[in-house]
Amino acid sequence: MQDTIFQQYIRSKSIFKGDRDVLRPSYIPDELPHREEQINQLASILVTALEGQRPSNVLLFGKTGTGKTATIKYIGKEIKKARSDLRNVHFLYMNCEVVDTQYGVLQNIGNEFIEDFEQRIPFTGWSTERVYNILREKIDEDRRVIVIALDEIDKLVSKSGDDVLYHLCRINDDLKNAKVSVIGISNDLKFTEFLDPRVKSSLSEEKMVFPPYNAEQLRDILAQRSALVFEENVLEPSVIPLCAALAAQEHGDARRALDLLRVSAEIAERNHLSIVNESDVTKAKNKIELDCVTEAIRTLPLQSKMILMGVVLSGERGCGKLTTGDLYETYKELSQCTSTAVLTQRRVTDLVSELDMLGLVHARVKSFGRGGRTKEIELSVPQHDAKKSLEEDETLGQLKNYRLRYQTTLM
DNA sequence: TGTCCACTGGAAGGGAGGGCTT
DNA sequence: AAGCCCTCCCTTCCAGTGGACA
Repeated sequence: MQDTIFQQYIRSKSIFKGDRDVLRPSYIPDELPHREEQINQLASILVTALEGQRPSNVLLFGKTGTGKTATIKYIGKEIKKARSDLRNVHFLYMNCEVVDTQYGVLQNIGNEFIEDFEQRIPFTGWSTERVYNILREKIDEDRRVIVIALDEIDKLVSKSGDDVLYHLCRINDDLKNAKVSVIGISNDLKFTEFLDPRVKSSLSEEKMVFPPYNAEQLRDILAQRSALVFEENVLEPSVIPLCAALAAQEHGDARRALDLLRVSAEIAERNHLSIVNESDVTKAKNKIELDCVTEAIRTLPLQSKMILMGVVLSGERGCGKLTTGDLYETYKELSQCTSTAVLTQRRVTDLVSELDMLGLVHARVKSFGRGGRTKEIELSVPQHDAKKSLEEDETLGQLKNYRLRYQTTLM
């Protein structure tokens, strides 16, 4: 073989024997350990669909990484398998974090049943009513049962209200041939409080809660996947228990456990090691945490970056916490310096709340008596890392070595 | 107990940008 | 071309608020 720059990375003995995507949360294995009960319960509800009847609507609750999405996709796979020799059942999965408008949801469902590309519903332009009518017509063309799984349904409701759920819940009244049932998936137990009572009762005909995995269960999950993907004896015996324990601390998040294991192995591989050990797991943990932060910052819109830069630069000066008023002054200074448009303070408070939700800053409302009531804002990620990511932006790069003129009042 | 500060955060609406229909 | 519709980002307006202080 010729000498290439890749030569040093091509190892004689690999840690991985199979497709490493097996360790990604999106991979659906043939068996889901410790979710048999939930699968059986869902299957018993949905079996009516295979008999041509409408199954009850179901709401699934559980924190991130508790296997809700995996379970529902697993069920979807099983329905597709059963479909070939049973009745006409359609299973649709949609993530409402991606499709988060009522128009988008109806358009996606509708297009699933329109084969002719010319006739497809455009992603904008039509009235919602028209999309709904076309969708209803199309799905009613055949005798069939349609199961629609809406993942992260709380995101849809908080962003666009419950109109689309209202439409979907009462669509069966308008159908002659087809029947529709909805499975809502949420990690927020309280989201039904914001629903119209009719939607709430219709949607929660059945409810299921997915408990977090404990460390022991996470170990089983990791062991199952690693058997598929790793060569024998490449993991030190303590690696899987450590990944499981770390993830169990974070509300039993299987997604986190899998990421930890995959990144640990990749780190070991990159260092030309043939065995993954505990220190690789520790490195993986730090890397994942840092990647989350840099990725979140990199994808922020410019104005949010500018505001975050204001927090970072104020922090650099030694003012750990600052008020909305102070941050706004700093932000205005930075905007003028980079010649970008200045938003109103009202808009800036909203963007600060968004940064807070992303976990990049910590903001809490505090009253200073006669000094007024305001938010106290501080950075909640490492200053150095945040600044480095922000300076990668073309506009904010101009602020390298910039020193603030504005003096904050809160120290 | 009432006042007052510096905001908070809800509501309404403008307008740009995407697209369809007539 | 004009008239719609939808979403997104933003502004304007304003009632409401927690707590120090007189």
